[in-house]
Amino acid sequence: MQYSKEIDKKWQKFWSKEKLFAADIKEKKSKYYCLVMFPYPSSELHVGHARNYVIGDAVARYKLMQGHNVLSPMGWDAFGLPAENQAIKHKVHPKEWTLKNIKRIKEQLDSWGIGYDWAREVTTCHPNYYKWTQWIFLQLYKKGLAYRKEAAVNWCSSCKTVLANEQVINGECERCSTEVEQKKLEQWFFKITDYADRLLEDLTLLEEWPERVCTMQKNWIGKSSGVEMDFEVQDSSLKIKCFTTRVDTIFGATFVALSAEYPHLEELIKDAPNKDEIISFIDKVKSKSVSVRTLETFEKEGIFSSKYAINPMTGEKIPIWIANYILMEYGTGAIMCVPAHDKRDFEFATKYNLGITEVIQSASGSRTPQTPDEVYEGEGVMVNSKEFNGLNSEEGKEKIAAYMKKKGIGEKKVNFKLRDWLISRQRYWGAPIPIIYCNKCGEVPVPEKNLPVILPEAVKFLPTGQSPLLHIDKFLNVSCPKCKGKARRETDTMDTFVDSSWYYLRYISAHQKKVPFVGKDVNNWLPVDQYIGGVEHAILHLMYSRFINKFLKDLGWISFSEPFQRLFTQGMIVKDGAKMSKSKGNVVAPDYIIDKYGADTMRLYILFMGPPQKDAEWQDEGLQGCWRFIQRAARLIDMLSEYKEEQPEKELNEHEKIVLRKIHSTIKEVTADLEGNFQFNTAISRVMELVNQTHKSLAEGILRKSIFKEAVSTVFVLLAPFTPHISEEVNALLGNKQSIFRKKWPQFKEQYLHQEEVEIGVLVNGKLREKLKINVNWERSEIETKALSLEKVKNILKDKKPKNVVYIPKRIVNIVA
RNA sequence: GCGGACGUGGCGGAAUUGGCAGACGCGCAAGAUUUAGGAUCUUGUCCUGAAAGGGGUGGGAGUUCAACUCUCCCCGUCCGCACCA
Repeated sequence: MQYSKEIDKKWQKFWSKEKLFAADIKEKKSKYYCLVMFPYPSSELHVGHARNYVIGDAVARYKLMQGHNVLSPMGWDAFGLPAENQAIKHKVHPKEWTLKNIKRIKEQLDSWGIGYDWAREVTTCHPNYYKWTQWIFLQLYKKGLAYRKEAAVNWCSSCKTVLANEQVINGECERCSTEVEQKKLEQWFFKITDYADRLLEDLTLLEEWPERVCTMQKNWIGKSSGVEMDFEVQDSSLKIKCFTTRVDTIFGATFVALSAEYPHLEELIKDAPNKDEIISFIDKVKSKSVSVRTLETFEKEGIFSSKYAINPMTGEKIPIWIANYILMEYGTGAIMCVPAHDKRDFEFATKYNLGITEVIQSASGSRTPQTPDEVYEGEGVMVNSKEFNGLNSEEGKEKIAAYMKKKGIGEKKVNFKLRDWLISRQRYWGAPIPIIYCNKCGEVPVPEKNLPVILPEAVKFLPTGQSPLLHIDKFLNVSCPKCKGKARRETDTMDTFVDSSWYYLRYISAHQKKVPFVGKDVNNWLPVDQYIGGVEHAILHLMYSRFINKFLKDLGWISFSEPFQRLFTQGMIVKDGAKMSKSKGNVVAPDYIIDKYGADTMRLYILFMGPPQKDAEWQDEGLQGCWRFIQRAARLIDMLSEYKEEQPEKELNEHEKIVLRKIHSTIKEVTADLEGNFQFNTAISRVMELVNQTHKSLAEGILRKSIFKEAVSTVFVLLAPFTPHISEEVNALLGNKQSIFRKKWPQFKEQYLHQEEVEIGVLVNGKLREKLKINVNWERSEIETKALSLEKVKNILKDKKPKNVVYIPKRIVNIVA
């Protein structure tokens, strides 16, 4: 038999008729929720995308064969900017474009034999989905977790539009190359910072997540504990709040630096002789977007504010500077500067001739730094710190914090890098934010019964950069839900990460009209047992989903605190050393492969090419190898059907023993590979060995038909999660009426693994010299004697007695001379 | 700069977790079969050497009977974060 694409179609039809992947949600016994990150349907899929779905399908099918009740759903992250850009460029409606892509991708997935429960398909741009995205917004709003504030956006003055970060190329607008400015706009935020501590703490629950993803999330949350304290300003009623994690260095604080956005700057500099100069400096700094400000080459600059602050511990007056390297977004926008123990402060202090006082002594006896490299930033023993001298940093931090608290100067404080989630998008193709602005009542949420706020479809797409919603009267002008007076609808739409932060819940109750999901079902089926996707979502998508999940739990809608039990992040497939992209022209399109080699060949190669969590280079020759292997394996079934059985001996012959042992060790190892971290590549290589062994044994000796048949059957059962089509075909040829996926995953039998004779390595001084066949029942002394009597060993030892002999059972004998 | 991962043949990668380095596949070479093949089947393939032997997992040290695996230093690649006070 030859494997070919015709076989694919036959079994794809069969599975869909059989409803192989239709999950029974009401039956929670041995449930297994296998979730693959749903795609953004921007164009057809290439082999890089395919890896994700092939892995997911292999897992789902494997679990199915283990008798699990498997749920493997699929959907579409269907809102987003690219659709809108396409609309403007090619005059296609985003909806039309998106649905067309969905149709195409669905065909692709089907042609690869990826099995999904399509009855649960979810599309985020459908009103029956985004109704509930809006509902979630309203719940957050009710709890005060959705709020509006001014925030800076990237603004192109020529296009009169907001730009997403990816639309800013080298600080310029991607469309017209105008330099991008900062502009403040009223924007909607989700208060994810309220959950910062829990998002951090619960990372410890995620034992089955890749370590690096947890680390990335941890860094992103960026918790740091320190002290927030007041610096009084001389000749002023102002106080400057500073946050520091190193309060033990406060005696070395020789100046204070403020961000250009610091709220009270105007007051601070009102009497400065060079006020104009200062203002122009501030304006200069502010005009630069944050992305420019954080460039590596960015030079530290500042200006003296003309005012002095009082160091609360020393009582000394220290100058207040305004500096371009202080971030308003973190801490208080003001810091105390300790040039002796902070490189950045040192750089600044040397540039502007500010004082440098050493207050921490390193173990190796540091001195006041002369160059940035000499700045000691570690912990140590406090010096020049009055009554705190001699304490180590750790104690110092505690004692000074206690002292400050007592004196009312400052208090312990925890800070996070995590910032609230900006969800407003000044875009058309997204879920409308369900808010109405009334002239009288102000900001009014759309009542739940009026959801969804439908996104109007009859709109024009012009390259103005403005949301088309601004020109739809019917959408824009509404009456206030409270007072029925004149009101205006919010025209911003939601970030697509909001859509994707809860889709895994909707799959459970995809068709519910009255609720976003049925709590009972969701609680039975979640958390997701296995989540699979790209590492590019390690931070945002996974953080937002965790946040929304926790929020819904707080509302009592769900009972679990983390949505994804186990996470697997697959590596990229690269071609010619680079990520596949149309512009580079290195995209490997699957259609051609499917047509020539069939789906199983592509699937097998994708899984065989390397460890799935690592990046891998696509090689057409590797694909050919998999094709050859499948044919080589498929040939076994022909050989079997033509096999003339001779009257078998009563006892198993050597060849039969070897094949039986190979069958069962393969079952054992493949199962272990799949139970581990999805080591598909080694699992497949082991099946290849079994095929090789079977061919070899048939050529060299006689097998009774039952063992031959068991070998063939095992090969294709073990391959079934990877190459489902050919496996079904062989399964049918072997006379089975039922799908191979209704068959139980095989169990290995210990009795066949047993080996009478094994070959061990004989080493002298740790170096392999000889091999020795031993019987497993031999005593250790017998083996040692045999090893010592080997010619080569004797030659090396001469007549001397070995100093020591180490024996590791069934592995090696190491003779120490 | 900080944090993390990694470094094994011509290539993709294995190595039971400290126990015979290079499984499996690709590529290559020789042979067989074939009208022919980019099909199939044998055999070989870490380097060096005619062989015996010697060397070998980025480099250097160390622990150990034994190190790809553990420890320290250095070099390199990739990823993430990046003036976070």
